Amino acid sequence: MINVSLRQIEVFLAVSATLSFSQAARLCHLSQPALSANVKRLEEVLGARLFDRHTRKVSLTAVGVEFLKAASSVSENIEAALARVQDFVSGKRGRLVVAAAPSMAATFAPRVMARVAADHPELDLELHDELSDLSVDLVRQGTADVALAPAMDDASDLTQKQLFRDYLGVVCRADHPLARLKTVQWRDVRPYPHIVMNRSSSVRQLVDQQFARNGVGLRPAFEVAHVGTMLGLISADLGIGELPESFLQNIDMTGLVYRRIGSKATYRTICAITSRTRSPSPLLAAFLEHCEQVAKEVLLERGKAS
Amino acid sequence: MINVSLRQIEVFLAVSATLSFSQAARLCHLSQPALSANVKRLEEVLGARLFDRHTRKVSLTAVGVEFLKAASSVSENIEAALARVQDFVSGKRGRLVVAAAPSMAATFAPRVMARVAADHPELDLELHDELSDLSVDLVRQGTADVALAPAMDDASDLTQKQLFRDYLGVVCRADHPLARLKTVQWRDVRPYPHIVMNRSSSVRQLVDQQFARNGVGLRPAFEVAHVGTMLGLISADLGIGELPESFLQNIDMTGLVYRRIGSKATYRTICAITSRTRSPSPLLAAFLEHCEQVAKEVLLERGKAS
DNA sequence: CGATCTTACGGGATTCGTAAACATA
DNA sequence: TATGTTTACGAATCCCGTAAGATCG
Repeated sequence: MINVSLRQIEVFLAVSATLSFSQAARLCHLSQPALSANVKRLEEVLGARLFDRHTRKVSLTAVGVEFLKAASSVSENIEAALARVQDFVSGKRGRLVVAAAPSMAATFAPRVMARVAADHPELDLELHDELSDLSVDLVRQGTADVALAPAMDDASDLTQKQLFRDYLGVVCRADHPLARLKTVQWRDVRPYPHIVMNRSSSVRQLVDQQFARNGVGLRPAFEVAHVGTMLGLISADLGIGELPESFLQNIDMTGLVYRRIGSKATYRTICAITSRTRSPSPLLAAFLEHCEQVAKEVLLERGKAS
Repeated sequence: MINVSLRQIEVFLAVSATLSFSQAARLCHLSQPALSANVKRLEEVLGARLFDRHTRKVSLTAVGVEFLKAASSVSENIEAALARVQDFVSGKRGRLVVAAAPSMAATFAPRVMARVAADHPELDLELHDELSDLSVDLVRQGTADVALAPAMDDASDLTQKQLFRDYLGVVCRADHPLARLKTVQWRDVRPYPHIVMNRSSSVRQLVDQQFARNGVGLRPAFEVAHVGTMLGLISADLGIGELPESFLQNIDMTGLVYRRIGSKATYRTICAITSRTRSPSPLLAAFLEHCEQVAKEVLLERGKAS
């Protein structure tokens, strides 16, 4: 292994195939003496003559015949192996594990993953939908390659690529007094009973934070685990609820309305969060590209919608 | 194939195994920066990072994991292939076809082949026993690697390694008048009925030649194909016969005697005959070595016998 | 004489090792 | 600070191409 080079094998195969040093040299894009030297070195390393050269004819020796089998096998093997790796490098093959916070798992993540899958048909995609913190943990521990989630504060070991802003708003019935306001301020929502996500949700943390910042103690009427439940309660006129608008993408909002809150709109920044310690796979790089692109499209669509 | 070198694969595997550039460098007998450069070049060629290096820890990237599979496979393959070829080069494995003229096929050839087989247990030996000319033809056409036969005249395309002299003599009954002579001359054998090999035999040609040279027309009483037949006829007192002494190696000579003929002994030179156009396989070289050695021993044994 | 392989040799690229710089726990 | 990787750079080596030489048909 230490001695014989791939070039020499390549050259040997060319000479074996053509049974001519000159033709083989042309095949290898080499001068004939250079090719000759390659064969010579290979023979020296192996300790045996591989070709019988006569002025008019080149033929394989017994050892040459044996080496031909070995060389062909090695050549095929390495070509296949490198092709496979190239597929992996170019992103044609591989495995990508995406973790997504609940609001992202419903629309944004699938949208990006669909594009990646379209570009690279043969790959192995996986989506974990977990709460924001858990999603990021998956990235930290290496189970997931990327998390789609709100920006984290403690992120020294993470790379956070900002994608778009997810504005916080309030959802209420269409016949609710708030629905008539053009712009909703924090003080406007204070009087009504609130339905909130339970404490493990990052949405809840965000909402609590905003209420605190605006000097209002939140007194929740209900704590729920799923957005559907919250909307059901709101439809039943049991209260109103604050949500980032990304949660409303695939939701039937008939009878309900959504309003952003605050004069200076409140938002969380959605990021593609990856490990800083692990270098991105080509597939991950492609995924991040698509994230950026889809994020731009999301902004455009918002512009049109408003 | 054109780009990645075996050294790079070797280096990559070392780093994969140790997960340390420094240790890997020691394994590869390389300075650490040189090894680093190798990895770097490999990564450039593949277009992807293979290792994540942090000051305290080196780990494989996703692409690295994939390349590890490929590299291992290639490494194993090439190592096995080269080992196999090395076996062949060193003569441990291979195929050797020996052609031997009748007198050689009985004793000399088996003796040499036994030694070759003892040295190299796993090889594929073949023995063709044919008349001298046919044996040489087998070498010319490439069917046999070597012929053990009397020297040929037309041998421009052959290499003839002289082994020993095969003296021509006469075989007669122990009670035959010739048996009482200390030295037998050509004129002494003339009066008796002769039993000869048929014309396709090289022995017959040699005998005819010698009779002609000594001015005696040969009038054969019998023409036979096999030496056994000739000896049977001689035992039955139906005549005498001329033979090279090599024919008598494994023969029961009770009741018979052999005498060399001529004041200046007549002989044919037994050679190991190989193709000049095909370079010898390592196995053939070993065979020729053993031929030479056994030939020397034959001479010694003759010295002891006389 | 012509086609083909080998030898000789100079130039350029590759690769190595030493030394210094750099990064992180 | 100590460990371990990268960068910088001069030197040795390897490898190629051109030109001349050798060999056989």
